[in-house]
This record gives sequence, C-alpha cells and structure tokens, in this order.
Amino acid sequence: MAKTAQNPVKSAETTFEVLDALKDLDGAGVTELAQHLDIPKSTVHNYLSTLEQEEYVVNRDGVYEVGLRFLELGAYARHREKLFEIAKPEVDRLAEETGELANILVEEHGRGSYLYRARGDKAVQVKAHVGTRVPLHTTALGKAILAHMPTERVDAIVDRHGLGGEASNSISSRAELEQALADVRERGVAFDDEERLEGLRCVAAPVLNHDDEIIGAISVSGPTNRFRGDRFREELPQKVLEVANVIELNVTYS
Amino acid sequence: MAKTAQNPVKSAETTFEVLDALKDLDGAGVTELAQHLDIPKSTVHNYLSTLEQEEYVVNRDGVYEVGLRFLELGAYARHREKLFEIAKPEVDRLAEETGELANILVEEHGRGSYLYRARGDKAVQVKAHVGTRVPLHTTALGKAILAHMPTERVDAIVDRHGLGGEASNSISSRAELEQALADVRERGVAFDDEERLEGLRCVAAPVLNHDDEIIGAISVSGPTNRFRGDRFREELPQKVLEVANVIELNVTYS
DNA sequence: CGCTCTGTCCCAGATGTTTGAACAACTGTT
DNA sequence: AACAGTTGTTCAAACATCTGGGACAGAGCG
Repeated sequence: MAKTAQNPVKSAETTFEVLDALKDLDGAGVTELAQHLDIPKSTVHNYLSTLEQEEYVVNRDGVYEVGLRFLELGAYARHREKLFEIAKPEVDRLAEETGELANILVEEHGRGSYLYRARGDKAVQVKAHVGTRVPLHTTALGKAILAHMPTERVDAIVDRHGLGGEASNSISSRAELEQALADVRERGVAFDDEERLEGLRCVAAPVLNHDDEIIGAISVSGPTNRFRGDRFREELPQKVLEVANVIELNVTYS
Repeated sequence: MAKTAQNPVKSAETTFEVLDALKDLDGAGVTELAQHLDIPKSTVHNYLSTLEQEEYVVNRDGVYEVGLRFLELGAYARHREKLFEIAKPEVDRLAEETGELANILVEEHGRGSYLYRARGDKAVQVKAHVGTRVPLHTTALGKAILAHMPTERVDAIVDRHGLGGEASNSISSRAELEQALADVRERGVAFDDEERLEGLRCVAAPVLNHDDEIIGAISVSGPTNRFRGDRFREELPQKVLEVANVIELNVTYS
C-alpha cells in the first residue's frame, strides 16, 4: 500500500540515501560512504559536494556530517503541527507534576513520530530523541492513536508496515491488535507494559479534535518500579486523561 | 568564497528548491509550486511523488507539506553538537533564574544557527524558532562568536555573506566590525541594542573549548524596558558569563 | 623517500530526467 | 444536468545529466 512514485527522480532518492548513511555512520568520509552504499567514490563525492554547497551538509576537517539546516526544516515541520504548539506547555506541566518523562506523538506515513519529550526531575534516560519514528502498535501512544482511527486506515497501516514486534509482550496478530484497541477505547487510555523497552511502562491518552478525529496522543513513561499498583492503574491514567482533555479544549478553540 | 561544487548534481539542487518552496509557501499544491518555481507541473509532480514515497513530504488532502522526517534528521544534527547536550540544562537554568529568553547559537557555513531556546516566565515572544539562521554580525551571539575566531575566518565570512544590516544600529563596515569585536574581547561579553529586532536587547557570552577555540555562544534577550541600567550592564553580563564558564568546564571534561 | 591512504577532478557513454500534451477527477456555476 | 475551469496525474520521446572508471595531487606514516 506504500505509494510508489510513477516517475521517481532517482537522484533525489540517492540524495537521501547519502544523508541517511551519513546519519547511520554518524559522519563519514567519501571512501567510507562509498563502500557503505556500494556506489563509486566519484558519485558520492558529487552528491556530498552538492549538499555542502547547498549548506545541508558540513565538512569538518575531512568528515562530512549532517548539517543544522535540517534543524531549520525539522523545527518548521514541527511548528506546523497544531498539536505541538498547543500541547507543549501542558505536557511540560505533566512532566513536572509527575516527575516522569512525558511525550507527544503523531502519526505520519503510518508510523509514529515523537514531536516532543519533556523531562521531569526523576525522568528515565531513554535513547530515543525527538523525531524518532516507531511502529504504532508497539507503544501505548501508538495504540491510543490506532484505537481512534477508522478501521480502513488501521488496515492500510497494518498492510503497509506489518506487526513486527520488537519485544516479548508485543502484539503480533490482527485479532490481538483489534482486542487491544477495543480495550483502549473502553478505558480511554492505553498502557504499555515493557512492550518496546524492557523495564519501561507507559500510560497514553488520545487527543481528538472537535470532529472526533485523532490528531495525536500524549503519555507518561517511567520505570516499572514506580509504575505499578494504583499509581499505574488509577492515578496516572486520570492525570494523563485530564491533560489530554485540556489540550482538546485548546485545540477546539484555536 | 562559497565553495561551489565542480560536478553538482542538479536534481539534488532541485530537490531542495522544492522543499524550500514548500516551506516558504507553508504547504502548496503541484500547480502552485510549479508557478512559484517556474518549472513545469509534471517535473514538480515527479519530485513531490518521490519525496512522498521517501516519506520526507506529506500530502494532506491535496496539499503537500514538509514532513516530520526532517525533524528526525534535524534532531539528530543537533544532538551531534556537543555544545547542545552540555549547555541545554545550564541555559534552562539561565532562563528560569532571569525569567527571560535564553539562547544557544553555533556557527555553520558562516551563519548563526539557533540550537536551542529556553523561555523564562516573562520571556518575550519572538518569531524566530530553533533552527533559524541569522547573519552573525547582527546579533550579540554572533558577535561573541566572531570575536573569538581567527581573523582569516572572519574575513572569509564577511567576504561570503557581506555585512548587510537588518536594522538601524547595525554594523556596516569591516572597520566598525573590528572595533565591535575588540570591544567584545575586552569586556568578555557582547551586547545587542535593538540591532536586529526593535525593542529587543541581548547579552551574549562566548563558549570556548580547552584549546580556546570558539564552539558557540549563549545569551539572554529581553525587552528594552527590562534591559537597562545596572541590570543590562552589570547583573546580566555577570550571570551570562558565569553560566558560560560552567559550560566551558563541562565541555572540557567530557 | 616511497608507500598507501585519502579526496578531488575529468570526460565520454549510458541513463535518467525533463517536458508538453492529453486525461481524469473535482468544484462551483449557470 | 451539463459545463467550463480547476486540479493532479500519466506517458513517451528528446536530450540533458548523472554515472563511473581512471588519473591526479596531497597528506600521513614508516
């Protein structure tokens, strides 16, 4: 179901392959990149010098690196999301009041993109940065989103990306997923019990607009030892829901 | 002095022209983009469909928009800057303690890129987001950086970008610049008195590594009515310098 | 000094890109 | 309900451009 372009511009594809490689290798020289991509040195050099000229890539004494111009584009893309502007202060508050890690996720191209991440004073250290993309069915945030999408969109997403699980507790069949989504709809919140990362639990709530369309989700994550019993099942869900409701109100009137 | 690629990949250039236009127009359809770029519709369509396939662009009911995948690249590029990781918590503190807007800027391709921006409770509203790029000589942050660069690099930057001023108080000749930079070196901090934005003042301090090479600058900005007298000339400079020193220490030991 | 790495440059041949024109799908109007 | 004026999309031929091997200069090292 992933749309493939009829007349793809191959050089554009190559351009992003180069950038992706530059990111994966965390900076590299021409030769190293060429080997990694299995493309002639001279070709890689042409791309890199073009990217440098356009100021999208930096050459720091022999090593090419992804440039900050992408921060410009990325920050712009984030700013364009209504949800970010509105939810950020509320999620900051959520992080402060719980002391944990609070997040905002939106769907794009059938995957989840972390828009923002606020750290409370006890917040766990997590590798994933803002901008990281994750499969929707493997996180509480993603399930909160899927649960409020029209079935046909859920189908399309599952067709496109599959249900590859990253950890043990993960959902692996369409039936399991449907059951999980029904749970989420009933409770109003979604849980994640070490499904994606060991030792990490998460409580997420959907954010809907005034037409009841899903526009994203917010959550609180933390270590299993602080996320259990009443706090995990009652306190935190209520807190997250309350914040989600405030955001929904602000989204409607804006 | 701007390096131009010997064998530029024109399609790569076009790709970024399309993305830039998409940003300038804040989302657009094929026809609108084609007119704006003066390129045939079919060509624009080829690029957009390729970018969509690669998930760098989103099509929201007929309107193409810059996608969040750039947030992934941008957040990565920022994370790669040592200065960001180390300075962020200190700049957060600076914003909290002063109640104003605190910033981190680094140089790239001869221009300044805002890496981070922390808002205190009285912080002014400024249009510029994270990622915004500015001419170095028009801000206190930029002057703090230029003042600690080897002369030949300053020359190269002036040759490349000129001294086009954005406002009245701005520096417009190489001699004026040199005088201003000497001032900065003497005082240790740089000031900005409504040079770039009317009604806005700014105090910035450089951040050097253990080899005395400049790696960026931090600052506090605020409205003229709160930035005057002793607070502007003594208190804030001392505060900013103190924070910059803490950051320098942390940069050295990491 | 010679060896082996780099990154850079060049040019001809192959390949991919460009392009206008034609088409289908919508929207709003008469 | 038919229509005119939009839009986005497709196609294939003409040609501009990208590719890629090889040659080169310079750096680093023993």
